[in-house]
Amino acid sequence: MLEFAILGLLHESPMHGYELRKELAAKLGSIRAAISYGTLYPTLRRLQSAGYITEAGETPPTTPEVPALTSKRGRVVYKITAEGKERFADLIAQAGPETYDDAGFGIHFAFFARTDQATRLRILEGRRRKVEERRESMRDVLARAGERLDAYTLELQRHGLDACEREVRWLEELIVNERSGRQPSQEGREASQGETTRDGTGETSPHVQDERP
Amino acid sequence: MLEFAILGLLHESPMHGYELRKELAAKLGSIRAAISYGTLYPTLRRLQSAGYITEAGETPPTTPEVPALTSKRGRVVYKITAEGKERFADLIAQAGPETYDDAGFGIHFAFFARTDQATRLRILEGRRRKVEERRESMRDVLARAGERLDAYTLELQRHGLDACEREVRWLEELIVNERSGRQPSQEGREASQGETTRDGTGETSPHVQDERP
DNA sequence: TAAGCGATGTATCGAGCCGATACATCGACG
DNA sequence: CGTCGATGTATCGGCTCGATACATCGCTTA
Repeated sequence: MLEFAILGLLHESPMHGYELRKELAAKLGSIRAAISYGTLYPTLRRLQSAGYITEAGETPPTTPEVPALTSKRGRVVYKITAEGKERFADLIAQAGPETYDDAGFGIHFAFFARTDQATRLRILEGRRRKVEERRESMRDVLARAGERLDAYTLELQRHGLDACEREVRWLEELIVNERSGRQPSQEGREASQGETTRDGTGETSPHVQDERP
Repeated sequence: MLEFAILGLLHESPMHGYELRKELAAKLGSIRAAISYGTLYPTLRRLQSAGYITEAGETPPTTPEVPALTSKRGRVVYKITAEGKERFADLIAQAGPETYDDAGFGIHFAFFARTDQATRLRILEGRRRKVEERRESMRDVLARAGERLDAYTLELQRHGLDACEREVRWLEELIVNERSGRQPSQEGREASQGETTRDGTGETSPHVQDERP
């Protein structure tokens, strides 16, 4: 999973570990917490030994003289290889079942800009199917377990069900957009380019989504 | 994390592995997928060797005669011990930072019926704080990264931000309820069936929190 | 009748991932 | 002039998952 994200990021430009973590946090902030270094560095080494990425020598240090007095470690910049790009394309193409769980879907979605439309559609529909199943199962629990579960558990289920329904609607919208060849969020929303909402803290009209007059 | 959930469930009645998994799936269906056996069985053994649970001999098999011809494995029923109940209470009392991430909060919330009001409030507020932080960070990304990120990534952020805002509102509501001593979801909503609370076993009146050992 | 199938049930293994921890450099701020 | 936070690389123990294996039971169906 993380392999995919790293390849996707390095696809844009070479980076070192710390930078990767930050970019990842920004791009996937809505899905998962920042990735742990205990995951990142081993994965980088794994990818490197698999030949998907290589070390790209740091930009020439300002002083070529006095090179290694204290054997300074310095940052290690990685860049993607041709095999890495191929691997990334493969990972996009084969959408396994893990592509549809929360984390997997989020990561794939984050790299939709590098994914062809047919695959985008396939992934969106796969995700929708999965969320619908989850929703149905939760409806069942709520319907036939009014007495078995306590009030707090029920409240939790309700909140979860609500989130599911909302995500299905969101996916529906994206699918419709995708089919008609549009980019997301171009049609109804005010994009950020203008000033329109400069403050960002206040109102945040919750995600307009349908029927803008 | 799972330790907490298992102790919580066994607190209600003895169960065997398969049953635990199903109950867990029902109770936590809105938080996480069904738990893996590769997690469950090692955890059960860990809890057992720690003395928090013990094997409770299966209800006398229908045939006491012909006892063990094929050395049949049969199900292993576990029940919680006094130390286990103590441990569960401890885990409730000490709310670490992991209590506020998605999974941790969900599990704690699912057992709010066995949690005293002060702790409930503390956990709800801790969770709210965490979600608010997440929300702010996402607002930042959206505000100052209009061009750095592609349309799909932006859409993902928007959806995530929306979910955060919604959860904060949900938490606010729960906190208000909690402060006024009400049970969740009694006040505004149209319940699914007519008879308010017919509850059979748990009854979960607001300050239950412990039963006879 | 037997063959197959899905639910029930226990169990292990490799690999991914996390949190804690350690260590080192650098600019800023008091 | 010290120390604090950001930058930066790295390891370790332990939890968790998905895949896999195996066995029993009751039901349908050829």
